[in-house]
Amino acid sequence: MTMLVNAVSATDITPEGSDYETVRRVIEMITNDYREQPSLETIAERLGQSPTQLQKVFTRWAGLSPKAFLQAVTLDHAKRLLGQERLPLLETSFEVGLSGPGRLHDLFVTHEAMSPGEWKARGGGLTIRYGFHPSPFGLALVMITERGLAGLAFADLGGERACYEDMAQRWPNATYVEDSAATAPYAAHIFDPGKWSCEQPLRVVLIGTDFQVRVWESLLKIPLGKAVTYSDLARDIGQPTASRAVGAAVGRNPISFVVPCHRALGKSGALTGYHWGLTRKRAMLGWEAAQMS
DNA sequence: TACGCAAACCGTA
DNA sequence: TACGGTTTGCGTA
Repeated sequence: MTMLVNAVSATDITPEGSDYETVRRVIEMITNDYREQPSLETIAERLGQSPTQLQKVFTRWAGLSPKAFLQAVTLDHAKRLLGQERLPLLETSFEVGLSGPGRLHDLFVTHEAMSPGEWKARGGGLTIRYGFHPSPFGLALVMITERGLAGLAFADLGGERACYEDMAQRWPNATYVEDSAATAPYAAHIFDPGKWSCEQPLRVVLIGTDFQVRVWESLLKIPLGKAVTYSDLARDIGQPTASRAVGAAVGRNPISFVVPCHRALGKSGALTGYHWGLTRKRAMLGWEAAQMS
């Protein structure tokens, strides 16, 4: 009700919020059948849409043509995101982010972690309000506590129930209250790059194991348009040989997108996995590529 | 170069 | 104990 429809930007979402569904299928097609390099025409045909219509939807979503998008998610580009040198630490990225003159917007976040005791309670004594909202990556499930955003997940068409359960079981002892009026402002803020600013940072609360929280904090240091490997993260938290455990922790990240787990790649530059579907990881990377230009 | 495969690595449930 | 959103090394096209 309180959603304002003023500034129209490239990231605005259709009323039905269904752009992503189309986009998702396009991405799947061009990545699955990349060998044959399907043309816009053939893709459109398979989707039962006109090429111009498809082009329009895709570009509205990403600010990028399907062709340019495909380029943005190739292995070659992924390697560029990783950067030449594996050594430069993530430590300074916040600093750079705040003062760098040429830097494009990124979502600013202040975070706090739950104490180990609170974690052991498995959410006991915690009230979590939640709601579903359309987003550039499909229907988003937003979960908040008094201390800030605690969870963000994505549902495929009709998968809302599964999505909710996936999240709710992480903190089984919490009390859950449906309250999309309360969560709506969060969704609006997160998915509108125009609202990202360091004056109005997003409050986030990390609920997890000590190890997991350290990994997630590392993820938060990756700037927009950059990527790191799992072993980079392992080194950053001071356990250089734990890259595999890091991978598991990254996979358990409850605040998808905001804690940019999609910016973690395999050492080869390959997209190794994503809890909410590899296609969505590709979508996020491509979408971010467009934000940069 | 590009894979396939096995072995070492480590925090969770 | 088993199981991953990993890596690395080594052998084969």
